[in-house]
Amino acid sequence: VTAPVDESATGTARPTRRERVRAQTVEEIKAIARRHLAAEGSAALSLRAVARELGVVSSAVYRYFPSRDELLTALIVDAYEESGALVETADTACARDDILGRFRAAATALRTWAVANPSAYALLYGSPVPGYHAPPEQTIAPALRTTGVLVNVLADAFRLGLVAVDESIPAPASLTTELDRVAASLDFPIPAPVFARGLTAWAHLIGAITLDLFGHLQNVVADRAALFDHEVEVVARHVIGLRHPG
Amino acid sequence: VTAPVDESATGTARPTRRERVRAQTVEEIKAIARRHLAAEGSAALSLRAVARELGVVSSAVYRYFPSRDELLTALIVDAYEESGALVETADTACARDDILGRFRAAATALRTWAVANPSAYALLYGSPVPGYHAPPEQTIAPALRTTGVLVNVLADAFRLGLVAVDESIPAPASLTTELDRVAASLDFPIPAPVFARGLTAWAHLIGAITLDLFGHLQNVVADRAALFDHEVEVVARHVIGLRHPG
DNA sequence: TGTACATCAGTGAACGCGCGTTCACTGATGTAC
DNA sequence: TGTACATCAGTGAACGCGCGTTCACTGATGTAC
Repeated sequence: VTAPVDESATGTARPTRRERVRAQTVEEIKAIARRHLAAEGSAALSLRAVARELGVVSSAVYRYFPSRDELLTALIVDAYEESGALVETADTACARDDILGRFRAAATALRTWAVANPSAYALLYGSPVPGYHAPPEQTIAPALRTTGVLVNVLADAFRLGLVAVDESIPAPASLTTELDRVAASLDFPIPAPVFARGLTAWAHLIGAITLDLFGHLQNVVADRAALFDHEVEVVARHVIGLRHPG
Repeated sequence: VTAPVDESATGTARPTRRERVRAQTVEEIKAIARRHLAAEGSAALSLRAVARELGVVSSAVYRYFPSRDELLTALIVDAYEESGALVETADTACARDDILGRFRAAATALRTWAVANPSAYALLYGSPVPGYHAPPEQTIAPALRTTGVLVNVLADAFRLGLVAVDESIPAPASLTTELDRVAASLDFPIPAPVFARGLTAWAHLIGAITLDLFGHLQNVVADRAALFDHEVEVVARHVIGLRHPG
């Protein structure tokens, strides 16, 4: 029994030369596609244009992606994973009980990634691509990385008694029931009113980044990063009601 | 001197038969385009498809719109005007000193319009259309109708002493300077910190509607209207710090 | 009221372009004995 | 180490489609005298 045979048989061992070259080509295709996305937008992403830049006939790309939509899906998954990983890393770098710092870090990481990759951000949080439907079984899990961090920060804050949510703003019973059901499925359950504040904070983050990247702050504010930081502070203190520990 | 001659000469008088028919055709083209937009998205909007549905050869449409982009611009302007008018009407229907009610009404009007016209909302607040640049001289004024209402509500609230903005959250001097400059240009100037809260509230509205319409709340909340109302209340009370009068 | 002319809506053909996807194929790279 | 075979990447031609825009034109609708 020789080593190479074992490797190809198990599949989990280091890849063969062919497999490595193939993986490399897949990455190159995605890189080109990402660049086209940035230049033209998702609706204009075309397999033929990618093939042209790859220096290959258009039908060759079908060896790697069975259709244009599957390429799009791969790009979406990558974008969720990349931004999610950055948000996770930013959170992990903070002391666990520094809730305010963690919220700031996560929010800033998301915005920084979005500003650096506006077209990828648009792909995830902008208008749906016409005629394209993301397959949930591939995109949901990666999408949950970012929101997962936010939920964890919120749950830790609640656990530490650092969340001040006044119950004076009533929600209809139907909403509370729904939110309770979702919140109960989390690793560490949180009350519906707290969860609602988290959703509000999330909506604010996406709204602030969207207004900026999509040009609605033109002629209003030049230093958008400063505005964002300030807004994050306002949301952390007043929407979630975060307090410093001790 | 006969009446008809005067009318066509002044230009402001009631339109001729030809002008009326022409205006009607323009409206029909826009209506068809709006429907296509809803079905396919902005990138897929095509003059040929519109012409086909209008029952006319494709070149005929050029009598009414000199290019595809100008048609898009017309749709954008219409959407801003329509949503802006609804928001204005909602505001106007409230007692002037019912600041909370006015904010609620404006926010709800925007969301209601967006839910009823998701593709138009995407056109205004979603990803920029690839390769298209809106001519500012046509789109800026209509876009300011909605934000103008929000600013007015904020200014009135400030004037009535109903805004509670703690200054404990510092903003960098550069940001304050910028916001002061913009706020000073308003009909009724407001302090930079208050203006910043207004921007935060606006970001939240857009974020909340965006997350909902673009599918990010799927499997989270079914009753999105209830969530939105609740969030608006939280933002009004805690971000802007609105208080009931008296 | 009637004729001559100007205006304008709409036609039809064409230009040149790009797209996604299929299919039978060549030739290089790897594998088994 | 050498040969026979299988696998796979990439080719090239084709199918059928849609797009924006231009241009010379026909024919109907309006206007001036």
